[in-house]
Amino acid sequence: MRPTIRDVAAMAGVSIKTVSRVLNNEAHVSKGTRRRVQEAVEALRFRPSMAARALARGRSHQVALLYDNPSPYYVYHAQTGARERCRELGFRLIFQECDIRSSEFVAEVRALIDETHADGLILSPPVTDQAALLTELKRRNTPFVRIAPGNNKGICPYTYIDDVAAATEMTRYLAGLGHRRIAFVVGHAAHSSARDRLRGYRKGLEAEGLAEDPALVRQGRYDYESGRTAAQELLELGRPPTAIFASNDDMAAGVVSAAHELGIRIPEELSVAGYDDTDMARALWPPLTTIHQPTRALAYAATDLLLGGAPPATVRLLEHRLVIRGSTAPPAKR
Amino acid sequence: MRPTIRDVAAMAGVSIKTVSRVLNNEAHVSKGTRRRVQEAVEALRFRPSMAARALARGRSHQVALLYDNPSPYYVYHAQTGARERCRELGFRLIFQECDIRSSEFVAEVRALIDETHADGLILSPPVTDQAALLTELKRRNTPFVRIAPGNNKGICPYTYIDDVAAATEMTRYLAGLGHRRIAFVVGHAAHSSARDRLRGYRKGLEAEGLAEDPALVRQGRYDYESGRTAAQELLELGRPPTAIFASNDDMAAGVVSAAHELGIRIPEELSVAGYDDTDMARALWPPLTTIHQPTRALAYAATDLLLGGAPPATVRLLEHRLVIRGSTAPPAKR
DNA sequence: GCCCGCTTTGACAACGTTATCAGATCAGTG
DNA sequence: CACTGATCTGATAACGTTGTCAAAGCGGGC
Repeated sequence: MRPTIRDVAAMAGVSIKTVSRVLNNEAHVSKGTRRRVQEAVEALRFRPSMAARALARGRSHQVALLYDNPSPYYVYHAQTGARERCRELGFRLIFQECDIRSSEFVAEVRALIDETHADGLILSPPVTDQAALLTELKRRNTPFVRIAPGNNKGICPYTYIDDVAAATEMTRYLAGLGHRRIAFVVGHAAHSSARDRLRGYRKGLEAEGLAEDPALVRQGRYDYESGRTAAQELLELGRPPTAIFASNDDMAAGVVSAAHELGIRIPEELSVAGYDDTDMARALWPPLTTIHQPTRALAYAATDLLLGGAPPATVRLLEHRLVIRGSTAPPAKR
Repeated sequence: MRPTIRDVAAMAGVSIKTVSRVLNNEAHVSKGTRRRVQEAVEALRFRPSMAARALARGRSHQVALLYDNPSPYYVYHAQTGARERCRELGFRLIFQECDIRSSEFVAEVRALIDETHADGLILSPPVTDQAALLTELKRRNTPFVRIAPGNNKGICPYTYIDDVAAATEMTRYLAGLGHRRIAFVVGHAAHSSARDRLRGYRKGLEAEGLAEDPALVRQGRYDYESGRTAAQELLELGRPPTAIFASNDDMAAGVVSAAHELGIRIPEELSVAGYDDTDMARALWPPLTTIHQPTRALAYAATDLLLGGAPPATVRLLEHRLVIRGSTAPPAKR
């Protein structure tokens, strides 16, 4: 039997309102009373009903994290970070998948908010860039924050890493090893990070005085298969690249497979770089040189901004890190 | 402004009770009235408050999935399966991490139930085998189901795959290729699956008339590092194995790395098998021979049992599948 | 025309909290 | 010894739904 606040009140010999005061740490409760109530709470193992609370105060002490991302790794870590900050602040996290391509997308999010009384939203890529949703949230005055937005910045607080700088860094690192023909596999078009990473690649080439060869830039979809296909095409070129920079680790794994399959040794004959530093980067052979993206910290910080009531202009830039492992080396001499 | 049931009632010209009837699809509402109410609901985009519902009926229409598993892949798929069945049945899923080693473990779960009014629980490994929790849930009369339990079966419905049979199958497959020295890397001790898979390995050896060599059985922890360490030790033996069966894919990835590092070719000089068929199994080179475990379906079916009110003795056995890829081959002739 | 039972409807009290406001208690002050 | 203001406490009304129960409407059989 679930104990209620009435049971606590009865046991402590006070009114339910006084119990409520103790639970919410309000002032104006005498020391003795507070102690008696706390003892009763302990004894009965009483836990207030979130439903009743949500109804009584306007706010539910719940926030929702929205995602539409097929990567278990990304989703898991984003969730963990958001959940952690929620727990610290006494909030509960609603972890909600959605479908940005559905015609009902905005309606479904609206339904979620109304049903759950969510106090705020955290948008992860690619949900973070759905203009229709942003408009609706503004209109409703629902607080929200975004992780790694690509457009409409400035309408709400957000966290991000500098994808352009990171991709530039990786490209220059490869060039610095001596590579002159560096290929690039672009990510999924729905993600703004795909554009930024491509831009970083181009800036890197330029900084190193290398001309971009359009044949070396392939469209991918941030998944294993598309990376593999891109690599197969690249490696069959008359003048194949000596390095392939895949703009996430899943695609890099595809590149590695394609190379192995063709009997091309990594890193001796081909350098491969990834991006994200997922579990897979360490598990592959050779372990992948990649950009470490602090997914968990991004979500943690975003949640912090949301619950801290940060003003719209607040921005938090987190550090990325170039992680050099065994999949990259200077090109073979000819 | 969130519309309430009163607004709908006013617009449709009926009482709030009648609106409630329409929302809950109760009988005894005339056709015309029902239509008018539905139109008002549409027009106002009304969504009933789950909090108010939970309070008014006894049940919250929420169930919680408990996990304490460091594998993003497993967690992601379990979640997806449970969420899918929940959505189909109009339930919401509370996805809750917990810490089975905490002294407050049971208290925290109890708190969760009381706070959220959760109607039931789904326990995934290794939470599924926490005897103290099972006792408490029984005592409280909270409905629950388990995924892949290893003990106390029969106290609640559960779903599982036959780990013993699957591991036997893999072992016999390797023996069938001609391997005589087949090593095994055991999983984490907190998981009953680790024991079952070891048992299956032994049954497989026996069925093939092979004696178990204790030097070929290594303890792991279901993670990359422990697989790698185990493989390093195994491959330095005077008479190394010609095949290594790691009892999950993460450990198998570690085995693959260790072999590559020592310049041992897979599958020519060493066969490697995994278990689970995670994304990683396909992404590795060579792609991993493994056992496909239908994690998503296990969670889906478990949720179905919970919400369908299945009697305690109900059990659902799902199919595993031996997936043969490039990491296994007959041993090299000497 | 009347009664019976079934369908349809609504008033009102829950559910478990918090918010509002007023009352009670208690020092300290003139 | 009142008087004042601060501190403490509790009755009661919300919050947005559903459950209970009674009443009104309606068609059919005698």
